[in-house]
Amino acid sequence: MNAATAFAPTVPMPAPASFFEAIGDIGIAQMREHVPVLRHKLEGGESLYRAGQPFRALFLVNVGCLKTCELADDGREQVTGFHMRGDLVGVESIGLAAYACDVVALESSEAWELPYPPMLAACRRVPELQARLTSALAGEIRRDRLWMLALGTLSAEQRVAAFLLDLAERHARLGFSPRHFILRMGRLDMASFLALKHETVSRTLSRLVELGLVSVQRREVNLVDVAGLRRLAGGEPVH
Amino acid sequence: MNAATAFAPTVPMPAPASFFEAIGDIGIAQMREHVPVLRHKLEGGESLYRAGQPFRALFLVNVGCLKTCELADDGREQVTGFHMRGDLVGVESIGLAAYACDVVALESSEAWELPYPPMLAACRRVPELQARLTSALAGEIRRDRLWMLALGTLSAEQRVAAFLLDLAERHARLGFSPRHFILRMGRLDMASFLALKHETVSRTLSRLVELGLVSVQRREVNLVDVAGLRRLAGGEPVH
DNA sequence: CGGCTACTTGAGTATTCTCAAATTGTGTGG
DNA sequence: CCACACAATTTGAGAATACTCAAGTAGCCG
Repeated sequence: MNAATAFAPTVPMPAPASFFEAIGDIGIAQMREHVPVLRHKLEGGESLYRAGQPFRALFLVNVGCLKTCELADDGREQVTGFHMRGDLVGVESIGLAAYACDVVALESSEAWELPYPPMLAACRRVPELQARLTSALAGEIRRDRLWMLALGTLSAEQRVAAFLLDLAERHARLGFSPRHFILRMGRLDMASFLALKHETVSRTLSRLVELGLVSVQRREVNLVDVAGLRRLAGGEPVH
Repeated sequence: MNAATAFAPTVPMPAPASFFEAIGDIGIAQMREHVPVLRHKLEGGESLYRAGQPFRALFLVNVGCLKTCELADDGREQVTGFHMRGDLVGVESIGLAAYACDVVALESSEAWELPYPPMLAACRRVPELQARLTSALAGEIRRDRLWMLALGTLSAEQRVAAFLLDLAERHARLGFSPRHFILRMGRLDMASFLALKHETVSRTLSRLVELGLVSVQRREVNLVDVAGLRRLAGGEPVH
């Protein structure tokens, strides 16, 4: 569980073009022509990067699931995001000398390293790429703001419902079942992200089960009543 | 209070180069050579833009103070930021056809419109500009994440303290007194931003006064014991 | 000077947290 | 393969923080 960071051991390995076409906020073939891509394999618990390490690359998640942890120097920390296939990671650290947060794998995962200087050069040559990067950054801001809104205005029950619906939608977009999935994160990480305590998350999930909205066994989730969840997450209590 | 939006009436008016040099995440002279800059004057309550309006420009705040309001379609809303001289506004909407949120002036303010297509073109020609824009976006992500951390891990008292310290630091950077300043926003907006109720903010400010950390009269704030505030807020000021 | 809004303060309530214990699942060494 | 230790999760009871509802005060604009 104590992770060697991902930088040291990696082999350059050009991935099939189809991958580049298929996935990602940035995933277009042109990148491959300009940027050497390294594949990083991580076990659960290993970090892709840590706050303070020199910033050198962005990463594109290809397999698995990772979390971002925001850290304060007084020891406070919070999970501010979960990342799956196609997500671009590291954008928050652009413009800095060192990464601003930790990114840690929740399970066996694979991320592609996109060294930043070559990427910048590529963006300069290919305006399309530049636009995609900028859009990815703006999209990240919007995602963060939507969660700020959610955490600031929703009850514990509503937050958990919203979280499950968000996972469902992301799974759907990746071609997986939006109704039945496995949580990649523990209650603790989920709680941290939702600004709750893990006991509260646990209780809340139990309550959603009581209400007949979901069924939960450990990390396995079934969304039984998606419409009901939506109603709950959207403001009105379910009676 | 019901605001005509800022788009209709504006006169092109080249601002002194010194302004461009002096202010802003993006404030460099090269911008002026490529991008026509329009000045928007707003009264308190008027909006710079509203969610749903076609996205056409970013804005650089020159005078005054504005707030960003995130909106949900079920009516929930939250203030997600306050913007002062030098802040770049609108970046969250890059890549969209329409703005994603409301930006409203809290007092008489002035913002410079940077039409986006010309700005993109300028960025293409001047890599320095591009880098600045990208850095500004990344910086926005970091600011949002730091506040997510604060809202997720701090008590009401700590949040208010952190908020005051943040204002103090921003004022200092603009050359104003970090110890004595006027709040540009009402308790309601402050509460919304901090994910609290306005009564709680009010009580909390009273408590900080009791503790001898600040003195508050309506919107006038004096930071009496900055070190004490820092200790309370958890050690470090939020940027 | 009214009438309004913004702000403050009080009292009781509710949601979420804290502390604690029980339960279940997981991995490891015998 | 089982027994055990350990980590993750669930559940309970009481406490605390922040909320709701309500009333009162203070500035502000016409």
